[in-house]
Amino acid sequence: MATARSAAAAAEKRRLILDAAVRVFARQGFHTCRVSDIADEAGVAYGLVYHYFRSKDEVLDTLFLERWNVMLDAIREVDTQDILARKKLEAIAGFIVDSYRHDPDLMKVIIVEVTRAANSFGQTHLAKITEAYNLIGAVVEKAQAAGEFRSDISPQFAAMAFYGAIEQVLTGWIFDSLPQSAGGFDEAKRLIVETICSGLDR
Amino acid sequence: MATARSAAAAAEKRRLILDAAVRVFARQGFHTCRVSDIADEAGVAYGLVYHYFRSKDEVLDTLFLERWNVMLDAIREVDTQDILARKKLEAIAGFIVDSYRHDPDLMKVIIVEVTRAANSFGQTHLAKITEAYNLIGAVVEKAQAAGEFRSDISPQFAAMAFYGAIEQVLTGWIFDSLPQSAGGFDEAKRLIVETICSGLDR
DNA sequence: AGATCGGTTGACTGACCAGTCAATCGCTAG
DNA sequence: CTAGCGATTGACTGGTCAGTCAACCGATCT
Repeated sequence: MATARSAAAAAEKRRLILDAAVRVFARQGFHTCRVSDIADEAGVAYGLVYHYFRSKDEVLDTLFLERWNVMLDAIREVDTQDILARKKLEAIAGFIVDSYRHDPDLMKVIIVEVTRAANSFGQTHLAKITEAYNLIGAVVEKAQAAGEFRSDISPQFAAMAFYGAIEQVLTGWIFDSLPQSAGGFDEAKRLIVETICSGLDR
Repeated sequence: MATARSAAAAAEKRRLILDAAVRVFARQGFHTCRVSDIADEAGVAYGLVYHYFRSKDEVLDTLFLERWNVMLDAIREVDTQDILARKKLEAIAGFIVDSYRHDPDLMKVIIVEVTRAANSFGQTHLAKITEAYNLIGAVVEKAQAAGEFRSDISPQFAAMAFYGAIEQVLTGWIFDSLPQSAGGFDEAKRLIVETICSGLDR
């Protein structure tokens, strides 16, 4: 039987297509690229994309869900730790910034084509996206109950401000509105958390 | 001569099409809607859209630029005033939130189809969008020089955090991830500025 | 009344592209 | 060696839609 070997080979081919799709989506955008662009980039025939995926949409869905679920797990894991909320937010911001550092193309695709494109794809994944806000909101809420954070700012709101700040910074990097200086990644984590937790006031 | 009358009538027709386009783009999204949807919504023939606009893109461009320029002017005007930076940020956040309150469909279109869709349209308007960040950054920079804001957070960064927080809140409202409670608009302005200026720490 | 001209109409065209499918390839087992 | 089967190929189809254009309308002027 060739099942074991085939399964591994099949997974590899699937991954090959997914990785090619990331590069193509990042370069040309989901709407603007053709399925043949993905096939060409992966070095496979057009039809093979449809052997591994039901549709062009499913390719993007897969990329998004793979990464987003990893992030949700990471946030949940952080929240189980017995540390200050500020440290938790640092860890979350750090995870997201590191995701970008590790694979900027993938993060660009997720942010530009899914998270920030709530009309088309975001709608499908709205629940998943909202889950992230809720997890962050829960971190804030507990910190308020524990007296670490002030209680006159709704946790949902704080979560939006925090996540929004991160996403805007990534978007700035993605489109070169914000310089990506060397060592800027660690600096970025610090600045985001510092701003949200301590504020701009002197 | 019918020039004066025609000019007024023409401007009215053009506006009719623009307003219809806002509703259609907000409801169906720019990519998903057809030009005939806009014509139908406006109650005019398909071809007339092309009498007033060179392309479907130009309709969206026009909507974006019209509103964005008003906002840039508003920010510039605010910055000329001799008030605390916190008050300036309040005025800016207020202006944006009020824009949403006044015409949620238009703001939805601008945010979802242009600002957050930096791949397709954003690219064209990147300079205009970046201008907003820069104006906000200038407000922060001056406040740092005056000693009102701390100086260890780069103004560009602070601007991204501030604008990102606002946009995320609007996006939350647009897609019902964030409840739009009554009186929530004024509350929102306060919370955004309070969070960014004073932080979540107790 | 007739001429003129710009606003208005909507059928049509050309291009594009997601998804299908029948044919082919090449690996594995018997 | 050969049969069988799943992986792989890429030409093709059907439908969609942005943008064009020739004809039409009706207001204004002479």
